[in-house]
Amino acid sequence: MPELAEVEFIRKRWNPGIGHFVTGVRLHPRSRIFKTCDPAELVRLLPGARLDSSAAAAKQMLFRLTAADATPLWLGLHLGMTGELSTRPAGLPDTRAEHLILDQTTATQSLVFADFRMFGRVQFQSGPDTPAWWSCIAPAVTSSAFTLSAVNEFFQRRARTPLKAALLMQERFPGIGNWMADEILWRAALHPARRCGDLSPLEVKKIHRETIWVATEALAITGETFADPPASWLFQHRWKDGGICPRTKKPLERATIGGRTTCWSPARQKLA
DNA sequence: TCCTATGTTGTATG
DNA sequence: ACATACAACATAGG
Repeated sequence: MPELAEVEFIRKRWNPGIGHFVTGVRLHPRSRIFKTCDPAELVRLLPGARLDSSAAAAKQMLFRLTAADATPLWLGLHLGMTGELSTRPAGLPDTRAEHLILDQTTATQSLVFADFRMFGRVQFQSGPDTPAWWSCIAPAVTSSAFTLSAVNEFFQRRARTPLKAALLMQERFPGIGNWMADEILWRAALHPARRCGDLSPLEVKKIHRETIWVATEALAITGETFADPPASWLFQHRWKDGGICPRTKKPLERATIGGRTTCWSPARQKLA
């Protein structure tokens, strides 16, 4: 289920491990999860390392560790569609969907990364330099680098792309996923199939403003407590058959747009 | 049996 | 080279 705010919350599930040392690593090296790293490196370098801190950016998480010989270690996790982090008492056997387990004897606990669909990813790098897979993430939509002109430029270049598909592009809307994209378009009162190049300057401004608003609120609610947003959000209505728009009180519609199931309020979001 | 799923990416086409 | 569209990935649940 992870988009921006869920990732921020799930990242903190490993907080109990911060300051503690890794005593053992268990993983399933043949899993697709490890396609973009070398599982042998994890096994070689993580034991003896101390977990120092973590951070989230877009839909990715970074765990910073220091190896026994003081080498900085960078562990990156992407939750894909069904990834989860948890902690549990150390020494318990792993199950099939658990791909990476860091045992921490000091804290008598294990840090677990599970993902049954295996769309998630593990990245790993050692040394002082920030890994490219972390530094290349686009600046957050809640940062000052997410400017109106950047969105304008992006929409010009993607002139024929439906708005819904554009909002899912991580290079410009990092951390936005399917439900946040629908929420943004609903608040901006723009039909998800509108083409990026056809928007008026005011309409682009609405997208820009609502993107920042939805991300900020979602981080404050879901990112802090894992609670769902309130009933005044489209979020609460978009999956239900026969869902009603909380603003117009008229029926919501669902269709595949930009390759993803999309929900919108026809009374509020018009094509023309 | 068939369809869906809060994600990304490789590949084909224009 | 660049933009666009979509199948493919793997598994569970309705």
